[in-house]
Amino acid sequence: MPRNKPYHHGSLRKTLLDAAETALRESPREDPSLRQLAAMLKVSSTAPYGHFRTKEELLAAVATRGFDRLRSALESAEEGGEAQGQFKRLESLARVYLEFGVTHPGLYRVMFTGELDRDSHPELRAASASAYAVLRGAIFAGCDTVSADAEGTSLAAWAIVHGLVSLINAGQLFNGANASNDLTSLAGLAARTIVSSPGSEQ
Amino acid sequence: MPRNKPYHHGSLRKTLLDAAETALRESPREDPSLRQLAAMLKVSSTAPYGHFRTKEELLAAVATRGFDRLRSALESAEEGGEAQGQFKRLESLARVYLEFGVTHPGLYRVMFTGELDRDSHPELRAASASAYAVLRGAIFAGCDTVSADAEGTSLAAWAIVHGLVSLINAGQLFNGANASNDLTSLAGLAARTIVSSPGSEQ
DNA sequence: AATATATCTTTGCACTGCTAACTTTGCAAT
DNA sequence: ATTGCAAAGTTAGCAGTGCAAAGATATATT
Repeated sequence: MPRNKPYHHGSLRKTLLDAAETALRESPREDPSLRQLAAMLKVSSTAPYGHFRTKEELLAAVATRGFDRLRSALESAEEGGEAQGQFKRLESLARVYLEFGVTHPGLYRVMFTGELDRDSHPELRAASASAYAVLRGAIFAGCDTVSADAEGTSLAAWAIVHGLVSLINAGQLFNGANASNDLTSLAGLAARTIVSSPGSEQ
Repeated sequence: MPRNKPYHHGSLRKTLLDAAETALRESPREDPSLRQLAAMLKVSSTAPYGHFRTKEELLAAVATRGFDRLRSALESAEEGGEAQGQFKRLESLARVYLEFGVTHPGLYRVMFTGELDRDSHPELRAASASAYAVLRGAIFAGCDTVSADAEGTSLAAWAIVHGLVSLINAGQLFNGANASNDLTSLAGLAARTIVSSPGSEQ
């Protein structure tokens, strides 16, 4: 019987974040209610307020964890493909990004929806910057000379993969069912568009 | 004293949509409450339910109007620039798109946030398709031969401008204040990226 | 003039985020 | 060991929300 549990319930903070994520997984288009989360964990309605001053703060923590996971997913994609050509490299990065966004639509929405003010949550801004840094690093590494356009190309790359995820999750592209089928071709499209852009190699 | 007002209040439906938009303009990151809107218009709390069965339906109507306005903005940009080169044409389209999204962050969020189910609101889907059609038309018109990649390029174009707007409004790019300064250069970036892509002219 | 219909109001319920005051639990210093 | 203390969780309650009745009222139709 593990006695990691420091006080009454055990590490409630982490458990709340987990519960919020599963709730987002079940109904991706609505934010979970604190009372529902508390009820799931058999805890009083206001227990969460011992760990988060406001609901927005909890959602910010959820989003931060999301960015951390996205970053590590992108990093592990980079490990495999650094030696390959720039196109394949960007393609696998794009593929990982798209897959993350499409398989976690609720989490991704909280991460990017703009309901959360970046200025009020600096750790959220830092986490998203770290995730972006992986993508940016791949673009810059692919440039022979450090082109002045590399910064712009990195931004374009982020915009295109994020835009694709956002359009898919909003239901604008395919009705959402057969998404993973076309995911590979979309990753190819993104990589092609970026590689051929002025700031990239060649 | 104009007697356009058909019944008690006058065309409440349209007035509600207007009020919702202004509310979104004042606090872009939160959805307006029906009760607040009703109070603004000096009308009982449940009066909106005579015109919208649910709050989501009202928001869907707001989003639909938003897409209509975006479409007409893109169309008027097309009128001016059809005779120009493909780059300038795409640049002005991108510029208009970015400007729309950045100057109406709340409305844009409702249009794309994914809280609204496209399948439940076909008129919303139709309006967004019409807006996209303008962008798509410009890409296809720029292709000498009807390239098989033109479809992909159109999608990439949408993704990149939408992605840029979304990133800006989420506070990921610049802190939001000096956005309009760099808007022109971002439009140039988007147009450059698309024009040089495989599916486009040249 | 009478009826019908769309529009709006009143009332009320279940739910939410959040605050304040209280109780319980575990730890640490005396 | 006892006491003091701070962290963690509870209870009670307020203001605000979306929404479902059911009743009232003004316009349109016959």
